Amino acid sequence: VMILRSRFLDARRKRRNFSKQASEILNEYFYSHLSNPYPSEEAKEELARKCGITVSQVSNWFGNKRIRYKKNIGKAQEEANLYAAKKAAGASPYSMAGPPSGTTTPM
Amino acid sequence: GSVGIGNVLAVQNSLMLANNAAGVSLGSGSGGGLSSCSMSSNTNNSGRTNFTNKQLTELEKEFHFNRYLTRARRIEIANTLQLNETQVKIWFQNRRMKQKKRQKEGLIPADIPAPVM
DNA sequence: AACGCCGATCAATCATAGGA
DNA sequence: GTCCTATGATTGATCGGCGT
Repeated sequence: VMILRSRFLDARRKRRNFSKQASEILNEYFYSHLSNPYPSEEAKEELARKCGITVSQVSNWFGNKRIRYKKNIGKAQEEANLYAAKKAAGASPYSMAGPPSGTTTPM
Repeated sequence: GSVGIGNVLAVQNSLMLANNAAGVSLGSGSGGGLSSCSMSSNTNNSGRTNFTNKQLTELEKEFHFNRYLTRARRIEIANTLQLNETQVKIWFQNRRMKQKKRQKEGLIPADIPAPVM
């Protein structure tokens, strides 16, 4: 049914949500680099390794995150910002490559 | 150990190679005038073009023949499929990137935890 | 100057996962 | 079992940079 619409690209879309920790790592990076949420290739590889996912998946995650964050500015996004900022400042078990420059600049 | 790798590759590749839906032929005369011909390009409300099944099939067929297009070939295809040269060009560029990505991804993740399913 | 390609990204959409 | 939202993946199109 509607096979035409679903096309033959369904099998690959069998996705699986990332682990809670993986999401945490990604969000931590994202919110601690809000002024420039564009990880370099190396940063992506490191994130991918830490999260146990592929680099492409990291890219997808950031792509989706950026767009969806913009679509919500003024929502609970600020809340997430606090959450991440606090975490990044309080304890950083991960070595955030890059200067601790403005982490409070909204895109 | 070098056996498990091939296994994964085969799985990933086979899952996406189901692109044979209609036995359309490209080089054939342009007389393939099917029902949908009125709209020169069914673009979405946002400008994104929705390629038809036929167009995608033809494009992929051509892609397998040549990963790069010559000017002449591009024009011919654009004409046959009723697309702009730019659309054909962009489609090929995206297709090349897609293939590269797939090759890279499906290339030995080294340690696949397990065929978890 | 113009054109094509690459790499990254955008933006909309698809299909499913997870929750109420 | 049915809705609804969150989320990962796909893809046509765009942007900046580079080579011809």
